[in-house]
Amino acid sequence: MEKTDTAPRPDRKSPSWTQDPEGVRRSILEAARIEFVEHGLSGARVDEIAAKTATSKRMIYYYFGDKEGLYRAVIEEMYDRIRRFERGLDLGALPPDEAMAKLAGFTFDYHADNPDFVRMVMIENIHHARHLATSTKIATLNLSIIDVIREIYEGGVAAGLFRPGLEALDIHLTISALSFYNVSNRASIRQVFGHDMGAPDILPQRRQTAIDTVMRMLRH
Amino acid sequence: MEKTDTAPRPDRKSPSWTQDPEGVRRSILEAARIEFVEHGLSGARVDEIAAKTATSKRMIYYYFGDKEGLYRAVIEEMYDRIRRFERGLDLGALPPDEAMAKLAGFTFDYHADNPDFVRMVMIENIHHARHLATSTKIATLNLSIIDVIREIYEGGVAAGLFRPGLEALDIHLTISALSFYNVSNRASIRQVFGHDMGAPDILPQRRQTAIDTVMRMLRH
DNA sequence: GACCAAATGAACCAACTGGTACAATTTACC
DNA sequence: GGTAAATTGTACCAGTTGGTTCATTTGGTC
Repeated sequence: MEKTDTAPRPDRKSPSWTQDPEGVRRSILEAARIEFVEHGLSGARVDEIAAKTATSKRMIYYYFGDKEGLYRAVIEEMYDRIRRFERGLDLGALPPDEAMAKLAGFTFDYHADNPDFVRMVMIENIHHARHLATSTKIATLNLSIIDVIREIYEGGVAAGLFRPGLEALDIHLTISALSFYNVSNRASIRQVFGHDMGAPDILPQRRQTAIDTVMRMLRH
Repeated sequence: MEKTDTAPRPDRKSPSWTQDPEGVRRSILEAARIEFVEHGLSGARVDEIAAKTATSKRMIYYYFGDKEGLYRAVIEEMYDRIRRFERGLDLGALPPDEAMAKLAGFTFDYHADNPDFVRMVMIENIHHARHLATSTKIATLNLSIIDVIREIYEGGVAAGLFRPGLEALDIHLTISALSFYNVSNRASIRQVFGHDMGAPDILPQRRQTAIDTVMRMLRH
């Protein structure tokens, strides 16, 4: 996302192709993300990914071993991103209630703006999070968001703003659920109820409802 | 579900097999449900469904046309069930706050008790609810749950129990989100946070939190 | 008990799909 | 400019998969 540029170094002679491992890797990962997000793990076709790529199927297997290895790489990349997002939150300076409302809003927006992430998490859950379990990268980190929430929440309780007795995880799950569901179930909601929760004239209201709901959950 | 019994009529001679269209249909549908729920539409294998069935692959195509036809039939059956559940709710006699709390609890329980339904809805959303759209059966009904909620909500507003200005759909989506998410994302939540939301010692607390959250959303 | 539509069985197949064998080319490094 | 390791291209394949062909059996009807 930051720099999509493949950066082909200036070539002296005139090689039929230029080596660019990192560029190839990124190109494959992006094509794979698009394909997996759209069709799931079993629905995705390696040949289709290869076709979307600047390079060939051969490279996919060279860099990622097999289809699942590629899928795992896509998952890891997405979790990396949301972790960076969570780390990037800077709410320390705000009073607890404002911090929590802002956190809920940010979380809602992140989901609304990244349906690919939401779909990938759905797909991974269909597979019982088997690949999350396998991944060595993902096992190591996380939980930072829970710490953030706990800190804000305890500050809020100390300040008399929030009622005591709640679990940080419970708060996080509530925020997540209210942020995730509109995106993950957008298609079926639209079919069944005729409302498109992603439409620009509906989303803001749903966003406000989500934030309000979280704040009402916390206050006395 | 009601009577699994295949009812082989008493045979006169000794036929190598007994005709039983309804039994065969049901047997196929059940096998298909299990397979689709576990592996999704593209991940499911028709041969595997056939193997789980008392009959042969031939019959699947005889009764359901093709793989997607079978999938659609499974989806329709599940939506039939939840519609029956929603219709079966009898909350009219209760005061609005109790009715709403009970509805939230029932909805939560239905999701917790029917992970197959939840997974199927996830899978269908991965496919952009394309099959819900195609299905003629599903297009005709639904919305009853929204009416139920609206009635309760307006009663609550009239009685001064609930704050005005909310949409019935918004209330339903909040209840659904809080009921759906724990089940749909159970695997990834467990991987990332180490908590199994389906565990019998955790589920009741989450249930109570969900109900509380809904009620706090409604009250003044 | 003859007849026919509905229901079922068993083997088969063409297309697809993940993955590979075999080289060829490029680049870093001396 | 020679050498080896890293990187890429091309053609190919064996197993799988959704779907079908062809023949047979069953059960109701007259």
